[in-house]
Amino acid sequence: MNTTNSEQPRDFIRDIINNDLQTNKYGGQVHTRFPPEPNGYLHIGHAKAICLNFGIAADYNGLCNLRFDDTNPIKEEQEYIDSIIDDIRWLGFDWENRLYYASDYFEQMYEYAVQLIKAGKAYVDELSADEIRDYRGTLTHPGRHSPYRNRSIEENLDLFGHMRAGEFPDGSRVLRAKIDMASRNLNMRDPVMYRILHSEHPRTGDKWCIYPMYDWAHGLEDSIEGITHSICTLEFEDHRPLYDWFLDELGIYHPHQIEFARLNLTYTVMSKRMLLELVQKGQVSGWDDPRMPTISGLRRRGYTPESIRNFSRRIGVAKTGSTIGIALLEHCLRQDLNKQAQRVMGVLRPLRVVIDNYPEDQVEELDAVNNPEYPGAGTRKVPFSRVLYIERDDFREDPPKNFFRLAPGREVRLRYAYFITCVDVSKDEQSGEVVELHCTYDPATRGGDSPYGRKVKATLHWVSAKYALEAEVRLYNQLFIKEDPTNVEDGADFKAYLNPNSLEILASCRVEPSLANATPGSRYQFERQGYFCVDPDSSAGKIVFNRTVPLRDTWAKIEKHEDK
RNA sequence: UGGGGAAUAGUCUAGUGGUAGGACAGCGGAUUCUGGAUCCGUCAGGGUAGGUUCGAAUCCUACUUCCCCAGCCA
Repeated sequence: MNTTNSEQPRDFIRDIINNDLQTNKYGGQVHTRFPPEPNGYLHIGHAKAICLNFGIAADYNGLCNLRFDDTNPIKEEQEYIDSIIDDIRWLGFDWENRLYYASDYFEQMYEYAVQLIKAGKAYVDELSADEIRDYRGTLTHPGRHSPYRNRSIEENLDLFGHMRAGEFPDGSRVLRAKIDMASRNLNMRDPVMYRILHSEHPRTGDKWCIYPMYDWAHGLEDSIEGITHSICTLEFEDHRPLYDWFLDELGIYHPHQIEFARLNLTYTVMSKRMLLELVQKGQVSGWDDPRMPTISGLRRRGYTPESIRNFSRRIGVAKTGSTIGIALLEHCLRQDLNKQAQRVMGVLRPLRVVIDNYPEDQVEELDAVNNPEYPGAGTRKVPFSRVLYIERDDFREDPPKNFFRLAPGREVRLRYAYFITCVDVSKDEQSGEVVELHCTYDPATRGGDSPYGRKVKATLHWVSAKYALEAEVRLYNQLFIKEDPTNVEDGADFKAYLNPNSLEILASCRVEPSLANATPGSRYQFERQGYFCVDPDSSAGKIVFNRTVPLRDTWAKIEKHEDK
C-alpha cells in the first residue's frame, strides 16, 4: 500500500470543489486562505487546517493566502504574528506575495457598514453588554427589539461617524445588523458588527477605535480577496447563514463557506486558551516546550515537517467529531526519521564495563554504518577501548526468561565491535548495586562478525569511556495522564491531569565522539533507543538532546506482559 | 423545551443501490550485527427499529446517542 504520497486525497471538501469546477461556479478557480488570529502560537490542529488549505490550492493549481484575522487588538500581538509566519514556512508552505491582514481592509469594511446603514439594515445601539444579552432571549425564547432599533438612517449614520471619531467610551455603543430578533438561530438576532475599543492595534496603532466582529469581518475579507472556498471548523456552521446574509445584503462577491471537524489528539489539549494557561502558569517552559502540541514545540522536540504533513494527509477530513490517537502521529514521525536520521550510539544510563583481556592502551577505530536504510550515507569511525559504557538496562544479574542481553557468563555482540562475555560483576557493598562488569572479548570477532558462524542473541550499543562525550538527555512523555484532559470531573480542572513525569532529565549520558560538532536542530537515531534532536540549550561543553520519540520496543512489551 | 451538525472495527477513514476496503493500534510468524526497519499472516466494523428493493452502510420513516450555539472572542 502506498502510505506516503501520490494518491489524491478524497474527501467531502474536494468533492464539493470538483463539482464546482464541473459547473464552472467560480470560473474554474480555486482560491483558499488560512486565516489565523495572532493571539497565540499555532498548534498541530492548525497544521491540519494549513495542510488542508494550502494542499487543496496545490492540488487544483490554485492559490492559498495567509491572512491574519487581526480584529481584536486586546488579544493580539506582533510576537504571535512572527511565530505564525515562521511556523507555516517551516511546515513547507508558501503564500508568495499574498500575506494579508484583516486590518488592511478596515476602511473598506467601514464603507460597507455605511452601505448597510443606508439600506436600513444596521443601527447604532446604546444598550449595555448586559442588556444586549438580556434582550437576545434564550435558546428557546425569542429576543426583544432594542429601543434604539428604529432610529432614522441619518441618526445612525451620524452616530456611527461619532463612534469612529472616538467620541464615545468603550462599551457605550455598538453597530448592529438589523435582522431578526426572533430567529431560532441566535447568530441572526441582530448581531454586533462593531464595538468600541480604545486599544492600540499591532498594525494600525491608534488609527481605529472601533473594531469589526468576526462574523461581520470574515466574509468581507474572503470576498475582497476573491476566495472561492472558505474552509473553517464545525463550530462556525451556524454562523454560515450570517456569513451569507452580510454578503447578500451588500451584493458583493460571495465565497462558499465549508466546515470540517477540527483535530483532537489523545493525551493533549488543543485549545489556545489552555495552552496559554500552561505557559503563563509555568507548567511548561514556554510555547516551544517540546511537550507542547504547538508547531514550535514539535519542532524543538525534533518532529520533521514531512511527518506532520503526512499525518495531516492520513487523518483525512470529515465532519465527524473525532480524536486521533497520538500513536498515529508518532508512527508518521518514526516512518520519516527512520529514513532520514543518521545512526549513532549513545548510552543513557551508563554501566561501566572493563574488557579484561583487551590491551590497556589500545584504541581501535571501527567502522559503523550511518544509515542502513540509505547506504549512500556512508560510514564513520567509532573508537573502541578497554573500558566502555553500556546501557544499564542491557545487563541483568538474574535474567528473566526471554531476556537476550548480557548476564553473568553470557556472550553478546557489541555493535560493530566484538563479541564479549561477562565474567564478573562488581557491586557496591552497601547498596548491592552493580557498579562495574568485567568481560572478555574474542579477538576473532572484530567488526562484530563471528568467523565460525557462532550466533549471539543480542547486539548492544556502547561507547568508549575514554572517548565518549558527556551529554544531557531530556526524556519526554505525554503531557497528560488522561486520554481527554478536557473531560473533567466536576470541580476539577484540566491541569489536574498533568503528567508529573512528563519530563525526565538525564544529566550524565555518554555519546560517541562523532557527535562533537552536532548543531541544534539536527536529528539522530541513538541505536536501539530512539530518535533524538540537539536542543538549542546545548553549549560548547555539553550537548543537550531531546528525545523526539523512542523506537518501538518489543522487549518492553514482552516484559510488561510477563509482569501480569 | 429551540436551532445547527454527526453516527462504519479499540482509533481514524473509504465506499455515493451490487463481495464492507485501507491506515494506526493489537496479535502471530519470517528475517535481522538495532528486541528497530522490512516481509507475511491474523483479529475486528455500518447506533436502534421498521420500510422500499431481487439486493441497502448507501433510499424512506421513526427513534437513540454524541457534539456545537444564548461574547461588545475568533
